[in-house]
Amino acid sequence: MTNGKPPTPLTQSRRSDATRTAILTAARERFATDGYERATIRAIAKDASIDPSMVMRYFGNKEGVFAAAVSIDLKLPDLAALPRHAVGEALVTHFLAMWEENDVLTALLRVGVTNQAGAERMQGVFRDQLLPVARHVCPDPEQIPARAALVAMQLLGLAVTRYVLRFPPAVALSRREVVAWLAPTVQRYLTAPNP
Amino acid sequence: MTNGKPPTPLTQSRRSDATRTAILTAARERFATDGYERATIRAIAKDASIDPSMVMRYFGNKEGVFAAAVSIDLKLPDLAALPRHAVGEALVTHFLAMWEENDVLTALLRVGVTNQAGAERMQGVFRDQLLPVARHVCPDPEQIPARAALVAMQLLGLAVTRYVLRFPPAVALSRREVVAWLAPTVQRYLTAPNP
DNA sequence: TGTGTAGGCCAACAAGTGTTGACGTATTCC
DNA sequence: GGAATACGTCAACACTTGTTGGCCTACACA
Repeated sequence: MTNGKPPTPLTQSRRSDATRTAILTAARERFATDGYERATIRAIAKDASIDPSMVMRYFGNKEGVFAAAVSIDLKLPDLAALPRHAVGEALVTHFLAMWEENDVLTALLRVGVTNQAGAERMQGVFRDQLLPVARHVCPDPEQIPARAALVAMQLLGLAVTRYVLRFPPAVALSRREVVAWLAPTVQRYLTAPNP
Repeated sequence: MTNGKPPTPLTQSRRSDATRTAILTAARERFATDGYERATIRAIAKDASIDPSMVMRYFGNKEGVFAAAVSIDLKLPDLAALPRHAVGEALVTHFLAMWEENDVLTALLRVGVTNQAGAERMQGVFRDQLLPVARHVCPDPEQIPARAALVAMQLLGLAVTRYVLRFPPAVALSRREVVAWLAPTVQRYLTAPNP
């Protein structure tokens, strides 16, 4: 976590913090709607009502902006605390909520698809956040990665069709319908004894 | 299908056809690996051992190259000819095969995620190719779009995690395993009476 | 043989990119 | 007070992008 901050007293928030967060907010939005390549430093700076050079000064380079702007915490619930048959529904519901209230997920998905660094970061999210959760639910420990991957397939497919490509019928589904259809699938991928 | 061909006798293939297809092949590969923005005309031209200006002359502009290079035919099998309980497995098997032998699908997915025109083209593929197939299998006609969308979610999720983001456990799954896990899901989305 | 034309290359344009450094201004600390 | 430093702007850099027009070569047809 080395950012470009010069060593200043951290006792009180600095004046530039407002600018910083303005940049990050603008960056998140741009990355989400435009993807990595088309989200330009100039556009981000303009959205934040700031000079492009400030963006560079604060975050070093474009990759730095992206790294600082897009940090994902899925805040996955503790599935171990749930009755086993309810984990599918809990996961789908949670994902749906996260995706609808949050630009960052779309941003990361868009960038992950076009950019190698973005793809690696998504792999990190999968490894550090989804895998551990699956660990608490899967029957056979050896099958954990495969089962987590299956869950990822279903949930990312949902995100791609509904929030990125916006297939009309995928958008038209209510959240309740999505949960009703997908929860049993996720449940099966996680806990069913066999394919 | 209006391409930039000047009106020449079509009795025999023109000398330039080789160049044409070389450009299209190179373009497909570049769009697949780099996405729309980073696939430059110059790179495509270099791969085709041709001058960049030729690409423009043949296809007008970059969008023209993309339109000419990426035309998707999923070649979906006629599900109506199959026993009803076998459509899930047939679809998943077919998709898997298509995706592994074909650059174009990855290209379109990559572009669809970052580019508006690409997204619309994917919607077209969904509408013109997947929806009609679902029409022959779904019980309730009114549910056809939703069910086709659910199938798209599952299949595109597979493609994203396995071929684009390359999550290691998703790549590690054998084709047989993928079919074994996903076929029942697709089957359910298409033919189950209710969520 | 000459001439028209299709196929191809070269050089350049205008616009936009990430990035940098010099230069002001306000705030903070002594 | 003055001086150091954080904050910010401006202008420009080096480079890449899509795109264009002029020029050269080889082939077809008269």
